[in-house]
Amino acid sequence: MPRGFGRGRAIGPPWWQGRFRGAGYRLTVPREAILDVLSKTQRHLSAEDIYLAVHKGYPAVGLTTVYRTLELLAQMGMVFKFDFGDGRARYELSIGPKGTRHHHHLVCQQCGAIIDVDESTLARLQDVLLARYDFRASLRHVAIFGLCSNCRE
Amino acid sequence: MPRGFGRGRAIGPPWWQGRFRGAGYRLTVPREAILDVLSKTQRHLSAEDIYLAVHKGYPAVGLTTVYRTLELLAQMGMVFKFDFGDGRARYELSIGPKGTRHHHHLVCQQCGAIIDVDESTLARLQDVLLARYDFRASLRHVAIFGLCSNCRE
DNA sequence: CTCAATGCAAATCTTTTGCATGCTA
DNA sequence: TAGCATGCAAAAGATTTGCATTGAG
Repeated sequence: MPRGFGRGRAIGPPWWQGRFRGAGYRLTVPREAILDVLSKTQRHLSAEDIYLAVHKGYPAVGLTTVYRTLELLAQMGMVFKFDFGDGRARYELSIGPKGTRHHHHLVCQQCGAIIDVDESTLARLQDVLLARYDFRASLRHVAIFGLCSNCRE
Repeated sequence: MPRGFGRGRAIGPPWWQGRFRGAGYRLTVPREAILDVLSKTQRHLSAEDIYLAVHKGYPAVGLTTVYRTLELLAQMGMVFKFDFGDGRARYELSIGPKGTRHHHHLVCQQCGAIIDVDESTLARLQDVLLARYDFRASLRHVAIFGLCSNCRE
């Protein structure tokens, strides 16, 4: 099981333990393994990606549990679930010891590259949508499709 | 089969016949029925929605043909395929006798309402993404999630 | 000790594909 | 008539569910 996170904390419970105990959920081996995988990547993993990664260390963990855990984590607000239009959902840790991450993505329709977009880039859009359409955009699940610079050559 | 479109043209071939003949595709009963359904709604229909609507007038048309026709129409640029994150694709006619339509949508995560967004609202965003990320956003398949005014009360 | 959590298998749901037949051009 | 288009059935792929068992608190 993962212990510590970042440079200055070699020993101690992972940062997510409190979130589980506080909410009344049980901290189990599969759940810790899944959180461990998510916390160690910058990529946008599918349920099967996570299953395969977890499976290496814990072959007993099944795909069903991965799906159920991801649903729980999404409900707890600890992961974001994205749909990049390729028929499978992608998951990304939304919070960590260092705070919240970026939440917008540019998806290249040619090569499938995914570019993370800074929060501030879409901040103005949010205001426009609220003023013009009375719609409060969450802007946490924005995926914009197009062509990246490589594929435009 | 549908004949005419709009006020001033009671008789004459539907506006899409030329697009089919010109491209070398055959104009069949199922294809006309599907286009007829799409041209008569303002809603965002799923493949099954279209299948059910077509099925009323032409019970022999199968769901497979609906999917294949929609794929062809999307490839021809006559329909846009949207993913609103509910596990099924939605389709909308992209062109008509009156020209192109809007292509952006606000999806309410509470009630599922879909609000059409004017093209110009996102035009500026396109420039920003190109300048800052060297990414050419198509902005034809943008779905932004959030809460509509009703569900915020 | 209790009941939430798990694993397995089977079910679901949407979309795709194989193949023989039908129908447009 | 030729070959694209179709319908049916089955396949495929992602996700969910039923149920008996396990293990965290």
